[in-house]
Amino acid sequence: MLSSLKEDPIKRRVRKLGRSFYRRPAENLARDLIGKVLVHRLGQTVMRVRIVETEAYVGEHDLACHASKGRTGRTEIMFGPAGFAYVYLIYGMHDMLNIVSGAVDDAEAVLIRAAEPLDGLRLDLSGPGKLTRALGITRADNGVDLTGASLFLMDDNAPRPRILRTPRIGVDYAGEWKDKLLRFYDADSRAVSKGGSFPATS
DNA sequence: GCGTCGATGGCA
DNA sequence: GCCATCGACGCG
Repeated sequence: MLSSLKEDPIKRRVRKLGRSFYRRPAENLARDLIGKVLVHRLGQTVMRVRIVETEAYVGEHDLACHASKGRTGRTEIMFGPAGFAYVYLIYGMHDMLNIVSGAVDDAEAVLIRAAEPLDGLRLDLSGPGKLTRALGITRADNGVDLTGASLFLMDDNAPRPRILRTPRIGVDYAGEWKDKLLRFYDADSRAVSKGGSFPATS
């Protein structure tokens, strides 16, 4: 489990991702978010993790996207500018972190499903609910500007990971949209949810 | 190792 | 009544 410091992406030169990074189709953004570093400042604590799994929700026509029910109090944030957090509660107990993408009035977002801990942290981030819980991200973070100081992303300055795609998880109700290959993950990460591409470790 | 199921609350 | 989930439980 020991990793070399010189290969640790956060020890290298990195930069915070700005608004323009997010202002593009969710499908494209979801793929590019694999390997990026998510940073959450919580009081004195700063937690950094490397994103290894995402899903794209591509707009009002996507029956798996919350915005398919139109503008509501909850989905309004997705119709706004890119680069803001959309956090909601599911199954009465799990907060889901999404990143609004695309143009204004284009209700797209990317769900952050799993990550690997950095900085020697030992956290289980292998699922969207586990990730928000471990990082202390809640609905209080809904609407937060990701170009701000408390919750943001950084470029990783690392080789591009090998990325695979599958249908999204838990959207069997979404008709033809349930089979679209809009889930992306790092083929070489063991932190991917639901076992991913790795057999159980002994 | 894998399928099934209950918890739990906001939303339309 | 739905869920963009998780973990516990039972199987053999």
